Amino acid sequence: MKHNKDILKKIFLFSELNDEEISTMYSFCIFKNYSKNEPIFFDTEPYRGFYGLVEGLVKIYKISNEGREHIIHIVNPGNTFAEVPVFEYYFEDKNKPVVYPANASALVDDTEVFLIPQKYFLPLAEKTPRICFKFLSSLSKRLKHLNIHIENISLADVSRRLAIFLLSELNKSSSGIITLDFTKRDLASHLGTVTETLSRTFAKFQSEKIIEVKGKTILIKNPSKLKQYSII
Amino acid sequence: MKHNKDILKKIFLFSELNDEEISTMYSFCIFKNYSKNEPIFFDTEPYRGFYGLVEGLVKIYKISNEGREHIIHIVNPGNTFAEVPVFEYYFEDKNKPVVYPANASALVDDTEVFLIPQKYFLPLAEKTPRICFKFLSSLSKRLKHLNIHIENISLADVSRRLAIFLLSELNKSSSGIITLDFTKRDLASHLGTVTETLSRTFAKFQSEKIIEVKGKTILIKNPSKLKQYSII
DNA sequence: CGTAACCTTGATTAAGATCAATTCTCGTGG
DNA sequence: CCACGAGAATTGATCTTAATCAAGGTTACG
Repeated sequence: MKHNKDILKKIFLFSELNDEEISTMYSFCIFKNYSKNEPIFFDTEPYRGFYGLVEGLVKIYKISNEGREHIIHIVNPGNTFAEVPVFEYYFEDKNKPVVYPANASALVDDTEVFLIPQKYFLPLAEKTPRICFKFLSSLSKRLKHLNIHIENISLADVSRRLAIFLLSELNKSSSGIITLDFTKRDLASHLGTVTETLSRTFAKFQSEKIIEVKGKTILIKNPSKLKQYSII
Repeated sequence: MKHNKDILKKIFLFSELNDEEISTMYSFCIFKNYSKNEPIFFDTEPYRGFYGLVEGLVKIYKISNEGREHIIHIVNPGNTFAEVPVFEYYFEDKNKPVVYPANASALVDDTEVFLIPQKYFLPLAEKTPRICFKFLSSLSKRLKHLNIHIENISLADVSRRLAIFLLSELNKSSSGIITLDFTKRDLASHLGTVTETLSRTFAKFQSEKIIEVKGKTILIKNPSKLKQYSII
């Protein structure tokens, strides 16, 4: 929690700003730490501005009326979240009351975020074209992500979804080992299923010698077979 | 197909442009007509630029390896589609080969679209801030849409999804009558189900005196009961 | 008026959710 | 350092939803 404006340079959205702009942005930031499962905002709250994640992990999720939770998105450090409403009604009524589009909570302890209040950000964005292009790029990536997410949950069964997830994690890790930094319940919720089903799918993959699960670490023994699952 | 640049004024993305900018944009446009089910692009094709819909309806969809189709989005006249890649890699490799993020086909006959080639659009966008803000607004709305779509298909059963769809259509129509302008098969695909299940759900709603289906027109007899379904 | 696409209805099946019971893991306090 | 308890994970049995398979019926259009 002891840091300076340089911390903002690691935020994708701000990576093209010059020192002066970074300083201004830093002066807007309201930093806050959260512990595991602590809510950051709910989808019923009035919109204050968007957030950036410095440290830890954040889940963006929705809850059905029966209480089922679905994690739409897991935010990694360096990324921003809840930016959708920033420009949503830019050409309509700028003062239209808006709520957050989903819920957000810290997935792990020591999650540090900052809030950039809408009222400070918009005027800056208007005179800083680069940040608009960054915003465009960021929203585009998010859209692509959501498209893939929709494709997965609507067209793939649980085995395929898990295979796709494991392969994408494997891609990041370079070694053949994946370490989950959240619970399997959270993973299940992200994959659009429940713990029991996820557990069974892990068991199936293990019995087929594709993976080896030991607590939160997963060893990928047979990536090509996993790839089969992700396609067929 | 006989028209002039004024046709672009009905496109949300261009509605803030001045006459000169509209003219420039119009000079970029490549217009084309499609008949029902004719493909506009596939998710394997190299990206050429984004599209706008003048007349008709367009479906944006994905297909699973088993051949199941899921309609992610139904585009209405005045809207643009396939804009995601425009700014996606703006700060990375601008020449990175990119494909369309999904498939697109005309949902109805006499669908008229225009293509704005990437190479012409980007330079214009760079010197026209307003269009960037429009783009931001447009992408934001799309994101919100997708969020709701994910929420629906992941947390709601078919009855609820149909109820939500009918209520949103009812909202637009002002009278108590909804007219589907595409097949029920397409609606099923959009709701993440199949014709048979949709048919049964329609039958269920009819037997409960909530709606009255007659071909492609649906009379909403009991909106409050429909609202119940959309929540519970 | 005939054919093809569309839609409906019925029977069956399969995937995965739910319910229930244990076991495992790990942090906390004695 | 160990014991305890709570949350997490696993496993089994059952149930529910909706997909699939199959067969007619209806509509639209050349």
